[in-house]
Amino acid sequence: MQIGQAAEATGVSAKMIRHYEAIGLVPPAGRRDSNYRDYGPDDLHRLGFIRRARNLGFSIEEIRDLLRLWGDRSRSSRDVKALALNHIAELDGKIRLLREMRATLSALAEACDGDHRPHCPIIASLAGESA
Amino acid sequence: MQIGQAAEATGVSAKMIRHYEAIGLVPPAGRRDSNYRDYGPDDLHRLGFIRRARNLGFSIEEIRDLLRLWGDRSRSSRDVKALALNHIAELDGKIRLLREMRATLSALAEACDGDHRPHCPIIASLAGESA
DNA sequence: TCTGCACCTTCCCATCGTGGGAAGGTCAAG
DNA sequence: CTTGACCTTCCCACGATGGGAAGGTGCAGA
Repeated sequence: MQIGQAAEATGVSAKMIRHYEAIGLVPPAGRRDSNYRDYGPDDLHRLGFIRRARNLGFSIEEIRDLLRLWGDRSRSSRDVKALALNHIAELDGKIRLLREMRATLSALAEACDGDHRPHCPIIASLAGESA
Repeated sequence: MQIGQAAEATGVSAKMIRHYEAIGLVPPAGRRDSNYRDYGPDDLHRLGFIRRARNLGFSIEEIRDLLRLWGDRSRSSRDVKALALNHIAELDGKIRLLREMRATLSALAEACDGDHRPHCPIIASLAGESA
């Protein structure tokens, strides 16, 4: 199976598959005589794993660890869970930041008339006016 | 006032001040005989505006629009509010995505024993096992 | 006056994940 | 034998930020 089909099948773009190979996240794909990369079921499985982990927001380095654990028969689920809880904490941090931004901005927008006049608490606040 | 003091005073790093100048977000700073950049109160005010907008998550391009509106005496607060509401929608989108990730991952982590054994629903889910 | 230190200058490179596109090779169908 | 769809490698871009090199400036103290 060539790279385009593997991309289609896994939802990972051909560009990214090559990239993941370049950074060692997936092993170098086998090659045909044409020098085209050749993918088998195991490769697709691994790419699907990566895509699902990306969809959960894991970074490439976190995924590297997850892949190592996936292939480690003597892993302990404790290690996996620790990785997951750590990532949840990262997500919580991002969510909190965004919610704070949203709350502040939303309060300013509420106070803004939104009419034809120039007066605007949003601009005033950004300009550093204490009001 | 030279760039380091302006950075200190506004909370925008000297690196970023030069960058903002390079991309035209702030006008080219005046120069002393030494070729050092020289900042006055208006410059500091503008940099503070930018920092506060960044803290609310506005992108550089959005800030470009905000700065234009700030300096436009004939602006309508409607335009500012529209920009803010649009940004709030962007924030909501990001928050929703992160919350979905968190919910999924959190459910998986709940189901994971976190002990010395290898069995782990987190890994199983990433591996595409339907469970 | 000389020296050292803290600051400034420009320039290039790195991050992270992803995409765009050029220049060229391969293969199957018409 | 041409056309078109695929593949290859290589370089560049984004957005926002930082690191660091190589060299100039300015001031304080010996």
